[in-house]
Amino acid sequence: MTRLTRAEIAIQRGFTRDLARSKTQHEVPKVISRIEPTTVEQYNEFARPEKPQDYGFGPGESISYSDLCNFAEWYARSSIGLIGEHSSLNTIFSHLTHFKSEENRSGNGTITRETMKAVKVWVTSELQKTCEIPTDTREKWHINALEFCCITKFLWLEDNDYVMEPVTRLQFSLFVMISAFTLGRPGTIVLSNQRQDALQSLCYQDLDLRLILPEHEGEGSECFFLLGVKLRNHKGQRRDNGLWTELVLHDSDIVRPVSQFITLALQDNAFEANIKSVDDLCRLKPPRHFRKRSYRFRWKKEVLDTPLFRKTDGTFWNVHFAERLLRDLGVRMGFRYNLTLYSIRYGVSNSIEAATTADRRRQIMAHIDKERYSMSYMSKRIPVDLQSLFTKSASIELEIFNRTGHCEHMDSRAPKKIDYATLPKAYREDEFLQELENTRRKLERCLIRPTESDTLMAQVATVAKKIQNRRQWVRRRLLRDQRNNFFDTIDTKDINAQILGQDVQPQENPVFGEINVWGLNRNDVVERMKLNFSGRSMDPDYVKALQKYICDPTWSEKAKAYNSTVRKEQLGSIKRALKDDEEHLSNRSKRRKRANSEIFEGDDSYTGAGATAVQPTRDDTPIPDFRQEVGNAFRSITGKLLSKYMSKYTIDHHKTMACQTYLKIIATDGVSKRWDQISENLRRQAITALTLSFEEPSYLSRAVGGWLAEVFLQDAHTNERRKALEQKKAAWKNLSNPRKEPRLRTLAIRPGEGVFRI
DNA sequence: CCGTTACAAGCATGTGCAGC
DNA sequence: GCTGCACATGCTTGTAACGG
Repeated sequence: MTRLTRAEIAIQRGFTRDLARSKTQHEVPKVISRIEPTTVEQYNEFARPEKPQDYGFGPGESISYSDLCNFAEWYARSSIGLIGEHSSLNTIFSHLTHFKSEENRSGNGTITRETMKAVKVWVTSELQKTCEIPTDTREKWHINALEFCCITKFLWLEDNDYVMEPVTRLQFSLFVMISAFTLGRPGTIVLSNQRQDALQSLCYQDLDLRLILPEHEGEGSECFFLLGVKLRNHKGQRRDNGLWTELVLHDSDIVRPVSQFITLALQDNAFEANIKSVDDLCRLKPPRHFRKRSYRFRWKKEVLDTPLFRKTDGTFWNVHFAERLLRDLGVRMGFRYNLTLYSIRYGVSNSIEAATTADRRRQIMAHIDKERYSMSYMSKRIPVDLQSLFTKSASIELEIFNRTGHCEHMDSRAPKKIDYATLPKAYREDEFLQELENTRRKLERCLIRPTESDTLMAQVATVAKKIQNRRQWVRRRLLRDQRNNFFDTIDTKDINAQILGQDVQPQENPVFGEINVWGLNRNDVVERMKLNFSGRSMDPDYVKALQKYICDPTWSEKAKAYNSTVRKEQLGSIKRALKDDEEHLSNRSKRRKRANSEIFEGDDSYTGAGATAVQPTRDDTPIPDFRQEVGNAFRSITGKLLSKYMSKYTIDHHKTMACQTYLKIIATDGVSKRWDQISENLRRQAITALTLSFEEPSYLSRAVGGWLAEVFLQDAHTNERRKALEQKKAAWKNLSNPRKEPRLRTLAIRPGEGVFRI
């Protein structure tokens, strides 16, 4: 399957230049008078380069109703959504409103409320029908108690088929517990999107570890540890904005967050007091005769601002990392749908429904808004057994409640890795990959010219990278397809097998006690977890086992050995598949023949091994499709912009998106109808100007807006303006003491300023 | 209304292994 | 020792929400 640009997809789906033109023709662009200077004072003002605010949109660029409709249509036709074949209505509205707000901030503010209303009406009444825009919401799967226990057990007991650093495993286990039992959003516990500051995640200063003396003295009343987790980075109410919540975690049964936390704290050497081992902690007891009820463990000053969740290289966890850990775990466990971070929040918030008041729930979830829970969190699969309630029979509410969870769509037999025997065929059937491999082959044999800007070697390297990426893409898609296929057919298969009297459970998964490839250390941890733990205190032996596990010096060797085995198996499987593959063999001989003949077919200067590549002249290069070029410029500049400013301050994601929206508007046929009429030089200038202007974000939307205006201007207007200006110039010469000669404002690049003007 | 965040997919790079 | 490969990992874009 060849990959297409968005514009190409739009064309494929029937969006033509004529259609775009017909949409825009009936609307005449307006001229904004204040841009065109009419008095001496205005000229003086305009002549000052230090007043960039005057360079806004040029005349004629006011964004009209039909432009917005045009954009919405192009977007709907060219975008592929997550839910349906097209982007959802929600997304289209979101782009429109973002565009409007950006235009209000940085442009002339020409989009009025009335226009927006009219556009929305048009989108819902016309566009939605013609483009079949989906309005569904995506399905939300919850993590209920059942899955939660599965996850905890699997992570420690069964997950032998995967390389995960011991510390990461411990942290991940703790992370899942903290997210579940504090109901925190992922962004409150680890770094959220585009945040770099350590304090934007859960740090040691937010953790309150206490040793508590029980209320009554007596037999069996041991001291116990509690872990208070203070969440101070709620959405919209981040640190020092006032809103915070604290929840308390404790050890019980298989769920032992406090012990896991203590292991990490000991590993970080975080205790301010002279605590070196878990045995030191066990010796402590608050003196009751001073009416002392608890000890609070203080942290060393240097770790106060340190996030609890850090990678081994010292960087902090972010949501992407945590998300991926959870998702991959879900795949290994055999869940059909992605385990996501929010599914924990959805699940736990639904389970507390009956146990607490609505106000309290709102507080825990850090919602200001009263309707938020019912709008976005409450399960649509209603977990109430109405039938039993009404007939007063025994309720099966738990079973009904569990239907909201992932576990209804789970099978541990589901494929976790691709079937390598099918891989060669999948590669061969991918047209784009074949195309790339042909290109590489030809480049290597000097059968085609390298492009103007790249050397031959560089281009071969580029193609090789593309091939690698495409292969990865093919592998991912293959796994997705194989998994979907498995889940679609497995139930019927099982049922049929059982009807025939066959056994569908021949394999037992190794649970509890089997010695795995990772050696005995994790088994020790598992052994401690097997002891059903009823007390409230943390378990020192469990902590010791964890410590031993995360400090295992032989781990990396084991990981290497494991990886080697896996690789050998893969290669063996692929080899066997290739050997059996007749089609492949015949293709190979064909390729050989073709390769031999190709050498004599090409251009004279390129034939033969070792021929040097001649740089083609400038005239050889075809003028690229502007849509692609704009797209490429847009990609590279956004990347630059982000990398440049990311380290300094948080980039406003939304602002970036708005800029993209501008560019998309430019890329639509309707807006750039003048593109074919302007000279090639001007096109190049325009592209360069775009690139330059992106280096200075404050000018960004102005610059793009200005270019949009220029492209959008009709010739008649330009001519009129030119005439008027000539007259003014003539009049200007008659004035006494003129300061500066007026000039026609045209598209011009100012490299030093990084902005071009109208 | 509009700012903020999550979820999904894609792309680029680093790493370690096997085969030559 | 070099090269190709698969995979882990990290980061970005694009879509679809959530939320004050």
